Amino acid sequence: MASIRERNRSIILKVASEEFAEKGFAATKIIDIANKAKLPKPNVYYYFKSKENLYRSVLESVVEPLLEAAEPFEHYDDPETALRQYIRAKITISQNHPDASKVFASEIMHGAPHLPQDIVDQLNNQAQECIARLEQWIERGLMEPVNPRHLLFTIWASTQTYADFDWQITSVTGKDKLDQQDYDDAAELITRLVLAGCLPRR
Amino acid sequence: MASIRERNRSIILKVASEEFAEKGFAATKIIDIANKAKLPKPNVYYYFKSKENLYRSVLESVVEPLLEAAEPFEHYDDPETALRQYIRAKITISQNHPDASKVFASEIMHGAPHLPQDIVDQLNNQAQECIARLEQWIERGLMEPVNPRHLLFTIWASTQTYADFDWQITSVTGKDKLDQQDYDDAAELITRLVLAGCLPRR
DNA sequence: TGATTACCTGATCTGCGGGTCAAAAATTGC
DNA sequence: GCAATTTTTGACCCGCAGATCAGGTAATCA
Repeated sequence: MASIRERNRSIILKVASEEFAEKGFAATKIIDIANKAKLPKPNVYYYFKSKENLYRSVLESVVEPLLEAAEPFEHYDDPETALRQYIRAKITISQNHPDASKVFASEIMHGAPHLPQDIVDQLNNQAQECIARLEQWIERGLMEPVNPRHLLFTIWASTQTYADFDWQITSVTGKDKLDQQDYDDAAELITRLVLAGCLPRR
Repeated sequence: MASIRERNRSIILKVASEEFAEKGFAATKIIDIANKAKLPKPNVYYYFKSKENLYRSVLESVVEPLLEAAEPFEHYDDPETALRQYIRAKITISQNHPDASKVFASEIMHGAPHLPQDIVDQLNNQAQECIARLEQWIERGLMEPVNPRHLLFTIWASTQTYADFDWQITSVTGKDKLDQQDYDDAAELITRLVLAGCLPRR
């Protein structure tokens, strides 16, 4: 079996991301995380030196999938394919990592006070590359001349909303939980709007 | 001059919404609100019985503009005009009430634990009316058959993002603060995508 | 001008939650 | 099977922030 250390760390991380997602950093109590992980409180401090530290670890666990999602922009030299796949990837993150997504969103919303600078830089660089790519496609006439920054903001917002504001979503749809079909529908609508607004009229 | 009571309450409310927006409910300290309002801490408790109470008052102050924004759906029996104006109105809220918007977003993100039920009902009813209206337009062939719920989610998300995630926006654009042009550009892009994706092809 | 009410304020209480510690128990490596 | 290391644990400490209070001062009105 995996080492005790590894095992416990990952249990704590999982539980912590649920708690931080639900309550936010300040409102989350270490004792609740400990209880939910079926460990005594000092164990949490044994594996993660402080609340701050644990929180940062949770934050860091989101970054990888987030960076991966932008790969379509590098892999495809074609706006339709790239945008389709990008939107799909972002929706999938909301579906598969809702807690991480929420923690990240909450962090950004309050000015990213705990987000390490190198992560900030990585994300910013990636955004700039996406923007450059979009500008290039526009210049080559593969896309209509839309503002690439605002296009990105819209895609980010409309895909993340399915994780971050799930309460609102389920409240309006009347469902307890979204199913695969809902995520597919969401991806389809967002893709439709983006492509209709961005691709050159045939 | 307005009564002392009125004046102080409104100062506290303003400062409180700034603080709650910046830090979130749990991380906000009454003493900070008091200092920023240049009042001793007990005064805050004199006008608002508790932190909870003050926070709810802030929340309630957001609801009115939010409900107003949906008026275009009642006033215009034409999807293009209604959607144009709705998107414009939502962007204007992000521009003019960023703090209120953030507080509200944060509340929703964490499952609306402090939001009074009657407000929840009001907002839900309104959403259902918008959806009904969209469905009706689709039936009458004024709009393409898009999923009205997901359309709303996308509009909400992409307009609110300019208030809720302003840190990210300014970080990517490199600006300290968005100007009128930026909000206009945002409204234009979102409108473009929505209309291109929803209106029947001519 | 005196009484009543509204408002202000320094000092204080209290509980809660982050963080620690020392010692026990379990695991590991030789 | 024994020493070294890792992990577990209950008890404890401490500071902070929400909340209160009692006594003061200022406004209001007769």
